[in-house]
Amino acid sequence: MKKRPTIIDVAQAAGVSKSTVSLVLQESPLVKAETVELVRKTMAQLGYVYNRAAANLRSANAGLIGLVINDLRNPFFTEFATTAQMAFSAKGYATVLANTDEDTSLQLQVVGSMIEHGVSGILISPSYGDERLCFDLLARAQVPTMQVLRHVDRRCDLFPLFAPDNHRGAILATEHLLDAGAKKIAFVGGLEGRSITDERLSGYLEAIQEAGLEPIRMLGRSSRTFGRETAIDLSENHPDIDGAVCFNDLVALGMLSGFNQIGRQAGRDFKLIGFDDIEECSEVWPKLSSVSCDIKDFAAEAAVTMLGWLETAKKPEPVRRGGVELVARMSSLGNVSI
Amino acid sequence: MKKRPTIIDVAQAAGVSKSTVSLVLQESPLVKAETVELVRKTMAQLGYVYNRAAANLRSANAGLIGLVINDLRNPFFTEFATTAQMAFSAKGYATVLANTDEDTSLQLQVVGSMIEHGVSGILISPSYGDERLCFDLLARAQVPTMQVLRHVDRRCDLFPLFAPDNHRGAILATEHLLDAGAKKIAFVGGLEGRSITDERLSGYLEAIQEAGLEPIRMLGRSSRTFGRETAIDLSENHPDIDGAVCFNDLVALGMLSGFNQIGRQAGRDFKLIGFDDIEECSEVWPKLSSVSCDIKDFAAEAAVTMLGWLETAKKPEPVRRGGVELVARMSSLGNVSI
DNA sequence: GTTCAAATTTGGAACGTTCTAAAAATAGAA
DNA sequence: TTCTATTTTTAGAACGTTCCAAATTTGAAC
Repeated sequence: MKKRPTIIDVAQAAGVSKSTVSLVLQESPLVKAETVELVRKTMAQLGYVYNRAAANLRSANAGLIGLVINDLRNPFFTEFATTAQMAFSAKGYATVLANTDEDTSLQLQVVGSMIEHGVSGILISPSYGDERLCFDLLARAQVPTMQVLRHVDRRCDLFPLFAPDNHRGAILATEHLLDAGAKKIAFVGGLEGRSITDERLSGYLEAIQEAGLEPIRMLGRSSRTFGRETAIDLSENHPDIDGAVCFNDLVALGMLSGFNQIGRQAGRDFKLIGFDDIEECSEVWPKLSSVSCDIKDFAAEAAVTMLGWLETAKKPEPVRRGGVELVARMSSLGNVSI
Repeated sequence: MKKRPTIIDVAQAAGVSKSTVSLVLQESPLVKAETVELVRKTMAQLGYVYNRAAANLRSANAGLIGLVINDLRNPFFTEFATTAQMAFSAKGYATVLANTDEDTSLQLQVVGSMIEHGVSGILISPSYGDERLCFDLLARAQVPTMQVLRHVDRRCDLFPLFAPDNHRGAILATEHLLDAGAKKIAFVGGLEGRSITDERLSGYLEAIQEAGLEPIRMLGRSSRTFGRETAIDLSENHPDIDGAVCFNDLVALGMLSGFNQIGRQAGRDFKLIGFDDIEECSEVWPKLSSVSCDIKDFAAEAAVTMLGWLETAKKPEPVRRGGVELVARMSSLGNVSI
């Protein structure tokens, strides 16, 4: 088990100085083409591998970006994380990923670990709760940090926010159900006091009041199970409710399952719409209407913004909202062909 | 923008040597309790953050583990990745994650990047294809690497394999459908020539031939869409087929959607079972039977094995199979209560 | 041949840790 | 006291890069 060759070994073998080898590694235009060739060849021969830890020690760019996600099991966040990771990868950055499972103390720990590792920047979809310690740590360490998807720390001047326009999305969804003929529409799922819930709920309320109707809140966990139970409860105890704007697609998909179970069909006599437009929406039957924030584009844009911040050292605007779009499918139209 | 304090600053402020500070960082029992106290306090005061790059340069343990996943969007792999990441995190290791999207050239690139970053070990669920370059690289760099879930590089003495017992799982699934009364059972989904497909298919074939029946292969992509299309095709063109062992849960869930669409109910006149037992199986209706390899346990076990390898420098056994268990639910039983 | 500028290469000092061997402090026994 | 054994602390050399300033080579113009 002998150790890896260093640039000094390469320099020796190639008959140049270690500085030259270093310049080759950095693709500097200073060094002559033939020399580059020679050094590259020698590296390949010796099986040289670059030691970033050493480089980082000197130059303070680890080529590492942190990605902190509150719930990686939710396909919406999975899609965000993988897309962002691949965008970083394409620019030569490796991604340190951590799932915090909505646990702020875990979040504090992993963020600390990332700072130790010298990440150049952090994208965080933060856990709700006592996040102060975590963000204070980030502020002290002066690590460029963007809040994505969720709005937790209010110091957006320090930690810029980039999130979909949830308020507007919920308005679109609610108006769409009204257009589709629903008369009594509930808002299902989402826990009170969380930024996303508040934003989506407020959009729903605005549209409902605009239409002169009474809002119906059925808040709860944003899980399939909650959706399924609610669908069954709704049919049994509130048969007059004929539409639901769901907090997210998981809840809506759960409702779809519930309807299947009791033999009711969304789209025909019940207008259903989700939020996030995860892939599964177009793969179930009946296909689920949803509000899309084009999560792939969103994630790629978030990654680009972070990379821009790192390159130019210019902080992005404090609050930025990503566009949302209504995707009407069978669950709200009742039209088999869509 | 002034720079972070180092152990030298801490040492100075606390009136001890940098060696002492270093020992405190390593929680060495050598240093007196009062001194530890003093140093800790000083660190907190100065807002000291540990620089792992520097430490790594000297001691060659970056506290970083690589996780390379072929398809992070599949909930089965998501679950594996998050569980493993959290297990590593608990032991003080940060996780560098990369999704390769079944692309071997991307895989080569990210593995190279991980090696540069000095990961202590790599857990890889490899992409199918030309994986040779990637594994040769790993062999040269002498990074402890475990193949998980999938079997690609045959050099298991170099790259130990830890995967569920797919063969046995498929036997259990097939026998279960036979017990449940199915007379004509197809194997649906999975692409030929891939280790998991081969293993699961062979289990199915064995059980089918054991029962004196004719196997029916309907291989294809392992997506919901393929499952849905197959379900519809089956009902139209092969009404005699009354059971399906699916390559994985996604295919089975797709079939469930297809059945919903055409008004057929799995469990009653069609016996359906998936593989992997992802959470969604018990959240849809009808609930989906599946073969569980207890992915959380599996992932935790994989993480522990890797950590053990790193600590003891003793390579794990070349091939190890995780246990599988049949989880019978409504889609194969027709019993509403389960 | 010189000369000068431009192009290319190079030594050596960082960077912030860990580790080794040795020094210093402390405590207990004589 | 003095000595010894033990505990605690420390100086200084690594580790593998990058970066600066300076040295060397090249080549074109005289």
